[in-house]
Amino acid sequence: MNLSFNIENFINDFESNCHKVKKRVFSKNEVITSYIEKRNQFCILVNGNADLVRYDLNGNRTIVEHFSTNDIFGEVFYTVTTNNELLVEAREKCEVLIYTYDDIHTKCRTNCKFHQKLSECLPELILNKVTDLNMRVELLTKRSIRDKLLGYFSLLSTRTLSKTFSLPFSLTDLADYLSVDRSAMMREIKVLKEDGFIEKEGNKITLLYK
Amino acid sequence: MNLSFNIENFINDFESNCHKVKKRVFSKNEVITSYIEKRNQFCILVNGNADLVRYDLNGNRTIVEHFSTNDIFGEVFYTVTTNNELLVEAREKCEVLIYTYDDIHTKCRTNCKFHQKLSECLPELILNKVTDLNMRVELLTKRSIRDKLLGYFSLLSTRTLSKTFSLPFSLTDLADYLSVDRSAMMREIKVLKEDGFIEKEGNKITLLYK
DNA sequence: ATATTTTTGTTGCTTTTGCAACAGAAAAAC
DNA sequence: GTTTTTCTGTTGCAAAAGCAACAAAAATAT
Repeated sequence: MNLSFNIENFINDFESNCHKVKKRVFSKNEVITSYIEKRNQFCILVNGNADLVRYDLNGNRTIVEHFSTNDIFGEVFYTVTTNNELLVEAREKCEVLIYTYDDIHTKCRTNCKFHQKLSECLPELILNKVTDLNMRVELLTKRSIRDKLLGYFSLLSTRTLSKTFSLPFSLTDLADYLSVDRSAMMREIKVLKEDGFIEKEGNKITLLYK
Repeated sequence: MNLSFNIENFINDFESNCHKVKKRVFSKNEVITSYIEKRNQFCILVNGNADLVRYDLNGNRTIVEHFSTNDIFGEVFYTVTTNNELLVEAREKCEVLIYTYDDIHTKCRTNCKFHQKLSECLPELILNKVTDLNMRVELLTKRSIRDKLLGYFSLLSTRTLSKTFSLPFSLTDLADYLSVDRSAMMREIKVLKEDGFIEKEGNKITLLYK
């Protein structure tokens, strides 16, 4: 993610200077925020892991996005409608900076160091988010469960620079992330093992093809 | 899309000042660019309509993104791998600004007006792209063809502020955009008509539910 | 104006995916 | 350390989606 800024400095800067940013700590399974129209919240995950989840009318749960350290989220990135209830849930202890986006241009012309730094780094932070979202779209447009799994595994393999890697999700969550039925996904994982595409031990996957 | 900058000024500014940005015109069906690792191309669609398409090994075509006036694209937003051939194809005559992103910070400290303007507006342009991508993810995570269609129609209805709207795609392209089989999609449209959810006349759709 | 290509609409059949239900393993809570 | 909850793994059956193929309509090219 080679970001050219250090988020730790962020925290020190804003604590002495800025009253518009709040730092909050959330424990596992807590709801960090829910997306509400026109509030324009903008959040930075300083550390931890969290998911943006949606529950639809059929009771399906979807993990819309998965966030880890330095990821940004909030309704400022989302066209909120009444059809979708969106919650950001902490998967483990999370430290979060919460800010109201309002108008980045006017905010950043105050003398506050935090906003100076933010406006400087925002393009890079958002660019990072865009590439994440594009990879997500790429995965979701795959036509079969098999291709989604292989695509996701290959992504993790590339990221970790290794043929063996552990899943950052439980299998239940992975199904919700790939937007498929869990039992159908389990069946497909079994077939992938039988066909010699992958090996699986606990939550560790090894790719057997080059 | 209420952007606080005018892209027309962009064009005038850079033509007199900047040698690093090229403006090019493409005719219908021309390939505007293909995504190639490490080239870091960044493009602004000044006007026209274009699609980012992927052809997979099974011969499936996917419309990954659809671009219209003021949308931005290029491999700077994409983690390009050898598994995916990605082309941006003009749907109609398109005017495009093509720029190499390289390092936005150093570029923008020259005296070139274009880069000043660009760095100023970039967060807003990208933010717009992020909300588009999030809507796309929302659509793609719907579990059935029916829900994808209804979700997409509802989106168009919201955008046009009307229950009746025309599709910006042919039905063939719509299937590639929703990432589903065309004949299955046609069947589902028929069912939606029979069930009284929609009306369809040519490429105009009317939503019959509130 | 006519020929060619693309798009729309449809259908029968096959394959994939989803649903429901359950048992054992693992993890978390008490 | 025992209980409770969540997660994994599996299966039979039902429903949905994909595939192939074709004809008619519409759009585009010549």
